[in-house]
Amino acid sequence: MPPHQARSQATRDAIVLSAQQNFAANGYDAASISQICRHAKISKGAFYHHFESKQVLFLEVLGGWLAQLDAELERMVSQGLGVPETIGLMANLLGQIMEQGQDQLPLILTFWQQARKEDVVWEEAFAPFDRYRTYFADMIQRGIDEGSLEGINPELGAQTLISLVVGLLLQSLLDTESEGWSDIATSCIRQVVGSWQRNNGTA
Amino acid sequence: MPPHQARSQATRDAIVLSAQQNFAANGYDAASISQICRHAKISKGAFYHHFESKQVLFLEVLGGWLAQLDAELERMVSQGLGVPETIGLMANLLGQIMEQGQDQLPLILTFWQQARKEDVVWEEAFAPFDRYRTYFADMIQRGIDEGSLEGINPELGAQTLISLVVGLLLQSLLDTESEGWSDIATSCIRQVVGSWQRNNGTA
DNA sequence: ATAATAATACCGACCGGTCGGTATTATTAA
DNA sequence: TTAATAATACCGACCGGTCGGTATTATTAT
Repeated sequence: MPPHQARSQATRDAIVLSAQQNFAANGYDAASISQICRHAKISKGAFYHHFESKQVLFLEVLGGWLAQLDAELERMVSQGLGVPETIGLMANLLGQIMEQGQDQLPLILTFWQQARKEDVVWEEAFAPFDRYRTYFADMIQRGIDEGSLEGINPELGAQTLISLVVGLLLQSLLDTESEGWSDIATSCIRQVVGSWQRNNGTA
Repeated sequence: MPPHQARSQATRDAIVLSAQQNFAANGYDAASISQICRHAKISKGAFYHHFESKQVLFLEVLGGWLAQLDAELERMVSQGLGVPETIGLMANLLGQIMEQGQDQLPLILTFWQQARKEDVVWEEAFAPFDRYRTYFADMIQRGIDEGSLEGINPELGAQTLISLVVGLLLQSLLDTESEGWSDIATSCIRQVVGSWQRNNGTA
């Protein structure tokens, strides 16, 4: 990579980083390009040299976040554990996201709100749900095949899991003070998945 | 504010109605007072005669929505049915809200986003969660006492239920096209509650 | 009943300020 | 030198909110 591109890349990264924080903190509308530039210590001209519009910047920030999430999920499924254990790992990941995510998390709220207004955003916002739905449905089906799960319709289970995660996420990012959400989330998920397991342990 | 004038009340109502739609469609920031006034066919002066600020208007719109929800929930619990059946009724209510709520529903997204910025909104936004948590926990405890539920910690179950509802709501309002969310929601909730029931029917 | 008065409801031009975006100029790297 | 990159100055549009003034309605005095 030629060095003159390295400098440009650094500026770009600074913009994206600043934008992440600003979008997360203020939402799409209230986030201002001027503020983002000021915080990134670059000028407005530099910004519009790298990004053609506010919306394009938003999409880039968003895409980065989703890609990172996908990568982490894939890393877990590739460990070759049993299905309930894999879901347990993912519940832990959710907990981590909740704990460290006061900066990143609110972004998804902005994301969802913006998805209702802009078609381009909507497609990026909706695709993950569809993908994760079949993703978890397949996983549950695999659990049934391998004998660790029973008595649950895969599609229904996947939908339940996703809804649960979304609901927990939203509450945690709304409850800016309490920090117990990590444990709450894992408990809820474990309980639901537990009711699908063969040895359905009733206390 | 003396309600001596019926005309005044009509204007007020028109403002609130217009505001509901505008806030739901555009979010808090992008919703504009001028637009709300135009759609309500009144002047900006008239608006500021009735409401002292944009935020106060928002809180009023919001309060109305929450009050309505509370009323409907209370109506169901007062029918004296068993706990699983009552929760089933509430699942149906959720379905109704999803179906008719393309206008009203997005308001709660705006609500939640705004709650992260304004303390006054936050208090109104967070209170319902706390209230419903104890509300459903008590209900589940009642179910255990009356023998229709077992093997579930009331607090955990309440948290699960609420998270599920929130997650389902959010997905349905994101998925502006599909209309199957009503059935999906009731299925998910029934399945989860079913796993708490005594005759835990495994297919 | 009705004229005079007071109170309320409403209007729309206008304010300072901020926005996203652009055109122009300056700086840097090759 | 020259092309890429960054900084500055600026544009028009729109924002929430204010304000002086005007209809409209209610109250009072006669």
